[in-house]
Amino acid sequence: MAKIKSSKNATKKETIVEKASKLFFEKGFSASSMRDLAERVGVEAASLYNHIRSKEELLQEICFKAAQHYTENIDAIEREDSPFIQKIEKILRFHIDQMINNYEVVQVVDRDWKHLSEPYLTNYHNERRAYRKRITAIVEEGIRRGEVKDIDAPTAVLIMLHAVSGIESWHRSVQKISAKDLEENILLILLRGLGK
Amino acid sequence: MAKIKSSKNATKKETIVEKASKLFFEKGFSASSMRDLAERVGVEAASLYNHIRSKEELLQEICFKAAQHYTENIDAIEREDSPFIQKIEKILRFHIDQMINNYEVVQVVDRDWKHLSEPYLTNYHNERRAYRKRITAIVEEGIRRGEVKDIDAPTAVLIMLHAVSGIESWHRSVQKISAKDLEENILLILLRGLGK
DNA sequence: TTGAACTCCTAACAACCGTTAGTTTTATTA
DNA sequence: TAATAAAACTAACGGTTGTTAGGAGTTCAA
Repeated sequence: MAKIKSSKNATKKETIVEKASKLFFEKGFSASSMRDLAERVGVEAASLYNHIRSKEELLQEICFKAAQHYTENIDAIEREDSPFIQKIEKILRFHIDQMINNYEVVQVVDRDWKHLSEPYLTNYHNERRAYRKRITAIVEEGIRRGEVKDIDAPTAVLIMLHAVSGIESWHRSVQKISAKDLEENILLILLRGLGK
Repeated sequence: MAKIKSSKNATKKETIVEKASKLFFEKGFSASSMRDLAERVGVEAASLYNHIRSKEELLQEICFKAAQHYTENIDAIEREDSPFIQKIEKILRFHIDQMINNYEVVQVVDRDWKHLSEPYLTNYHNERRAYRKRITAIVEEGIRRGEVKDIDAPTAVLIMLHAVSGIESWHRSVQKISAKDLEENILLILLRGLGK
């Protein structure tokens, strides 16, 4: 009999969520079927329901776990007592790191969170907005203290957050620079600009 | 009898493609059904097939028309004899303009082009890569001439292209700055950086 | 005024969807 | 080893999917 092999000491549910992240990343949430997923897990579709409640629960799991991860990071950064430009740099470095090492999840969340149903949809949407607001506050404080250029803070935030999502292309590129170089280049561009 | 009303002098097919762009933008290609689309067009689903060949043809239409638009723009910019930092600025301004005024199409293309089937998928993928390569060449020439900071050009390009896609959030935001201010802020950040 | 070309309609197809029911096999524990 | 729980299986459900067939109403040129 086929048995779900849980590598390491991961729960079978965790294994399913992990495979789902990869599948959703490749095909998108709506275009991924439970039979697709079951095949990758090595099991019949119906068997998945011994471990999860629904397809959407997988998406919820993915979205809210990622959100928690980001929230914990900004919690720590807010607590820090360092120059605000350095806080911004740390936020960027975290986003870049996530995009390099956890990009499947990040991309699924960014692309497919809209397929959550209520009340999760509203819930997630609020969390997202709150997160952006916290970053905006940091940028604004940086401007007030003269550490950051006098720009529209919300615009700066949306650029920061979206710029790093370009790393997706980096993953696919053939001759790619090292992750470290990538990180430094992105920071250089965002903090110092393209022009000389 | 219900009749497809083609406003202005648009073909009925063009009307359908336009409605499809909006629908795909809202729900994603895979989650959009032909019955959804038919309802928005004001017609039964089967009737759509008097004007189009398949659901995917709609996506093809949307993707390749957009690609052509971008290609024409960079054709013109390459022909220009101006400083390379200015060429980069013009590319950015074009992308920003598209994202502000044609964002539904742009977002659909960016998110759903992977749902094209062969040979369109490979075709589109190549066009996309070629387009990025042309921008990279401009950035590299800018670096060589000392107009642009000495950065990894492909990294710069992926940041440029993705940063502007953050404008999506701007559309949804409540108290938004003017489109002109948005454009100037984005250019300021990308060309001069966040830091002071 | 006839006939061809269009474009709409209803009805239906086969395939696939997420999910449930009921059963059998495997793993755990006593 | 026997009893119980966990997790797999097969089969099928009701619904939706993209698309086609065939017919009826409309438009327009001859």
